[in-house]
Amino acid sequence: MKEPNSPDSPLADLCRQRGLKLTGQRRTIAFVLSDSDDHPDVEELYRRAVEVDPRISIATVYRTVRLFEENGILQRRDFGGGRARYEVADGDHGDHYHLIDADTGKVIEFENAELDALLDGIVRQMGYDLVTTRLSVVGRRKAKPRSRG
Amino acid sequence: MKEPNSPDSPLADLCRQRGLKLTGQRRTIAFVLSDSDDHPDVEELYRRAVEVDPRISIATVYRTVRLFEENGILQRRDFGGGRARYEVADGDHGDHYHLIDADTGKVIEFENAELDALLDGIVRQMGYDLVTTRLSVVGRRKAKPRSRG
DNA sequence: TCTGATAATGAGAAAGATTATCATTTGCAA
DNA sequence: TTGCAAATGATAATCTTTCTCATTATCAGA
Repeated sequence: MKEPNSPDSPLADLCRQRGLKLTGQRRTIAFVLSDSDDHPDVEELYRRAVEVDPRISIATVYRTVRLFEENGILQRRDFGGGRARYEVADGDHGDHYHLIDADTGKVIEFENAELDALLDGIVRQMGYDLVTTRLSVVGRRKAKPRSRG
Repeated sequence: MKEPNSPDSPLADLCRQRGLKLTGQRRTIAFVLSDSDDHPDVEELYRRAVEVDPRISIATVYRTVRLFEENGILQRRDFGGGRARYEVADGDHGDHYHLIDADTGKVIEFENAELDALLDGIVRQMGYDLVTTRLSVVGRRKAKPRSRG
């Protein structure tokens, strides 16, 4: 059983800043999210939240994750596999993108300023302001050229 | 009731090329797909297929769409809204991408060679070969600056 | 600190999309 | 034309997510 208490997690603070009622469950979920640097689905978040508060309900995790998304705290991702996955939203700086290993399903994050700018320009030229970018590239590990075989 | 017969649709030919058994239902679905230039979901494909063959089952549409995807004939897309949407896969040339209107949900296709190249380069530099790109940008129509108002 | 209105939660039912089951039918190679 | 493996139709089952509603907790104000 971990310690979600005392100084609130960064996300819990964000939660308060947005004027959301800060319940025990939301504090727990915010803590779990602040503590994660991967892309958990709801089931996985629920598992982690239960470690902190065994009485939390999965319905609450679904609700909270949706609430956080609507408030720009979380971003929903689709990496295939039928369930939504979540990560903490980027700040005002640059977006980040995802490379998915075709064979293992492993998700690798990357940033690229040139890509940011290009996408922004393309969208603008089409008469739109860019709101969100959903980009994931699927790749297959290149066969390592062996050192002479 | 449309005419799916006689000269097979391009997709039906592709189907045969891949060594897939060409049943009446597959011929129908291939025809419907060849005839579509949008991004229908399964429900919509089913509606269109029923126009051609009223006895087709939605289960078959689901099955066929999956089969076609596994064989590189179709691509599955996620534009939000909870259901998968499909379109005929690109050839060997360039991928195409999607701009989604944040307010109307309208999907606008675009191509961009610079983007193709940049993504390819990024992925390569990370040690991978690019398999698929899933890119959709959400944008909001720019307010038209009125001609002096 | 206590109280009450209001909103959040828990548990499970319900909904929506997709896949599996299985008896029947069909495509196609021999 | 025949036979067999594979596909289909109808529907049940599954899986993820949302909804319902009785109970509980938060937080502003007294």
